[in-house]
Amino acid sequence: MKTASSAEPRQDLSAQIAEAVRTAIVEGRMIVDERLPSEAELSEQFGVSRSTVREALKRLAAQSLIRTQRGAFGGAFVNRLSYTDAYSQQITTSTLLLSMNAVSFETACEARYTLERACAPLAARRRTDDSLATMRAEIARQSQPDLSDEAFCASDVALHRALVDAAGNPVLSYQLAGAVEAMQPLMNMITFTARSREEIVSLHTALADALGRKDATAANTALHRLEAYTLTLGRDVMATRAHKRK
Amino acid sequence: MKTASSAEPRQDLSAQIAEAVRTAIVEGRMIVDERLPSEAELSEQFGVSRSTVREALKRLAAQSLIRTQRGAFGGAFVNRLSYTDAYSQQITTSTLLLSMNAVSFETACEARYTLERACAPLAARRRTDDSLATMRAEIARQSQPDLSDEAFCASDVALHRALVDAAGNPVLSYQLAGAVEAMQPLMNMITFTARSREEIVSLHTALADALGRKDATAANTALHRLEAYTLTLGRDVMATRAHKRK
DNA sequence: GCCCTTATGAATGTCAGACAATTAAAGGTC
DNA sequence: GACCTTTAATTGTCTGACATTCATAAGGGC
Repeated sequence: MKTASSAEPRQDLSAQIAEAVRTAIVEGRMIVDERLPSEAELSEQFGVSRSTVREALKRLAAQSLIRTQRGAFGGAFVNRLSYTDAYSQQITTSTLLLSMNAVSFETACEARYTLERACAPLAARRRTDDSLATMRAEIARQSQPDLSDEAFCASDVALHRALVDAAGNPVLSYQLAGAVEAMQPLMNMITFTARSREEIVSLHTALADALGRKDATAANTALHRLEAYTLTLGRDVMATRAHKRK
Repeated sequence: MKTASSAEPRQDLSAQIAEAVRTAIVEGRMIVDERLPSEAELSEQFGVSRSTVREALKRLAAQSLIRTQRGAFGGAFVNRLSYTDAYSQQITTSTLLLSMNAVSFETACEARYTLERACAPLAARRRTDDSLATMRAEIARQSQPDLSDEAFCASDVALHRALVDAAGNPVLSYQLAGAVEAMQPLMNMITFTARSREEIVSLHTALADALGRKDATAANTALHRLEAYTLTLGRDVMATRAHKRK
């Protein structure tokens, strides 16, 4: 039973086989936790060697579409894509997209804050005392003068994640994971250069206060000001660099 | 030179090797278009067989991190992650996440429209005549009574993509690709059941008109009403199903 | 000297067969 | 019944071979 796609034998056999199985999974013809045929059976079905089948399965495993188990009654199983897996894939992809495509700081910054502001109304309405406490804890950490730059950045990311999560919509959290996390490298560039923690902390405080009062408008304003401030810092850094190069 | 990670030899060798190379790429130790050592060289460096190296490389290829070229002076090269590749990965992941995790219609719908509303202010400010024309063309198509359900859904997706793209921020477009496209299966469920094209077309028209006037508030309102309407339809479908099961 | 054709070699793609490692289940022992 | 042993199925890894592709170099005709 060859998969003779009439038109395009451009792809490797392993890519074609992976594609066939992927389609079966995405279209729901194979359900979660269903076992795939063994490598030997697949190689017979597709009329290829076991190595080729294995390469195809590794491709699928890399996308968390399947998991494998050794031993008797082991094999490859359709994997339930967890939020955790989806998050990390999202973050890797976003990070690479930004670092490899000469995306301007303005564009990335705008995308990030636009998405975060989208969460503000929901977060203001639904924020729990717990999520608010998380945010305030991060702000307290950021206020410590002896905090390393790395730790400050990590805390910054944690705070923004807490804001997103406060919206109480896991799908939204997943979609924004990339936007928030992938900005960290760019944020580092700024925080390490311009000393500006007080201003950032004060804007973070304004944001937390707004959520505390369940005031969506104020939260929106705080995020707008944070974006404007970040943008200013970014431009300063760029200007300094351009100057140095000269 | 074995990669003896002291603690966790739980992973396959091919997964470990893929991880090592992935880290090198993500951390920027390997730059775009740089050539990896040949499979033979890698197998010597890592002290494994060529098959194992190949499986590792296929994993990376599945994530679009590398591309391979046959022939003399061929090999594996660090791939520039294009927006197109990132889009399709995003869509696959989002679709699977939704279909495999029993996400409620309400949650998915809320996430989608929250994200789209985030684009509204930018789209209202920056929309070109071109992007507006695209939207109106899709609306015209949706008004044809003899349009198949499949084509109507596809047109719906195209219109929403046009809205997102009108914001003129490619990073934002990428982030929203999953939200818009992954909803199609769920939207199908509704459109195929409830006959409601007139209402949808009228809301789409209101949206396009608002963008035409560069009126962000009106666009926001239109999206809110579209969300509310979609939600009503979804609930009806659910209720009907529950009734049938009984 | 210039262009076309033909080797050449390096690399990936594919195959076949073997063995190691793992694991659940069946069977045996007490 | 509890514990140990065997067994069989399956993935993981290795080895060696051959097929295929393709840029470059070499050669030949003019």
